Amino acid sequence: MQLFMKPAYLTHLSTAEAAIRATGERLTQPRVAVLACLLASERATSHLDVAGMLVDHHAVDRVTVYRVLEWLVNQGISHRIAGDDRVWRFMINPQQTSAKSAAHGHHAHFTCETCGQTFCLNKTIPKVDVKLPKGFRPFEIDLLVRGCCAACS
Amino acid sequence: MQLFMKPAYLTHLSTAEAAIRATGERLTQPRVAVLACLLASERATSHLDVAGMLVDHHAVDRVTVYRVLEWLVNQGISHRIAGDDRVWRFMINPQQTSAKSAAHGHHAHFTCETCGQTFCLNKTIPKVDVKLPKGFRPFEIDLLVRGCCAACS
DNA sequence: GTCTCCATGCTACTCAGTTGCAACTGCCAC
DNA sequence: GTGGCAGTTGCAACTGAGTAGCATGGAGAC
Ligand SMILES: [Mn+2]
Ligand SMILES: [Mn+2]
Ligand SMILES: [Zn+2]
Ligand SMILES: [Zn+2]
Repeated sequence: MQLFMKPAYLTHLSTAEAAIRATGERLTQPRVAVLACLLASERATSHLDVAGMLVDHHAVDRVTVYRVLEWLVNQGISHRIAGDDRVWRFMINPQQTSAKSAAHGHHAHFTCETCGQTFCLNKTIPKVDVKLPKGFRPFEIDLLVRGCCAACS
Repeated sequence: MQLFMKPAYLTHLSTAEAAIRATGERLTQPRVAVLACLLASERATSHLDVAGMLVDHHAVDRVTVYRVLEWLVNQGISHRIAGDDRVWRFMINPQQTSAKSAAHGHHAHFTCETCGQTFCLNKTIPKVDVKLPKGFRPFEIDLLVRGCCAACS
């Protein structure tokens, strides 16, 4: 009889391994473990969250966590969002069906002002048209909804 | 004949002074000077920008700049936006006609990916409706357009 | 099994923002 | 005007996220 529950990310290790193999890049323990953490998270996850999740079974140096998270972004596997607390948080990209260069479809984010958690809103953004001053060319639009999440309501 | 141009913020000192008097709070040199800097800026301004602008004629300790900028936000005179470089930038609120508690009307921002500058888009945001999961309640929406500004095009 | 190159771990660093505290000053009462 | 006090400033020390340099280690090619 064990005293502590197994961490949830363990069930995602094989999925993570497959996704990393698919990139053609090197398969390493930290990459698998960090990606499994993101796969196990419903919400945006900081480097510190990841390091904390892994400390018991797959301890990884904090600098490596930073580097792996950045690598996952560059591979098109995850994306990062800046929070009001100056911390980057990371999430798996929604539909990896397309090629990695296709970037993940624009999607909005939701931040709960009560608990501070951030979620992806997986629906594609309804086309917003903002009037820009003369000479300004838009590339893409970030949309962040602030409010109160289901758990905090 | 003078060698250096007078800094632009000097012409805004009296406007700044009036705005601070209007709050009913204490009128101090750093508050007037920092607010004058924001009044003189078309674009989002970091605490370091402000400190740099003031160094010659109204040198202010950097911690005071931080505190005054935060105070201006609390007074409803300016607002702050987080950049991708983890730096807060500040701007005067557009229409101060209403009471300070009315918060400044929602407006979108534009960040130039080339020069890194951020501008307010003063038109009110066209009503966006995003589908939220059950139980999520929205308060407000932040909208950030990424692109290339007129000067960089 | 060996070799090579890339990834990891570790230490030391940068940089934005914060905290604690003593000294100062705006402002009100008199 | 002068005094007193609370709010504000300046300074120094600190925090916490993220980065850089470099020696060691392991993944994958052969
Ligand atoms: Mn997202
Ligand atoms: Mn703005
Ligand atoms: Zn919440
Ligand atoms: Zn530009």
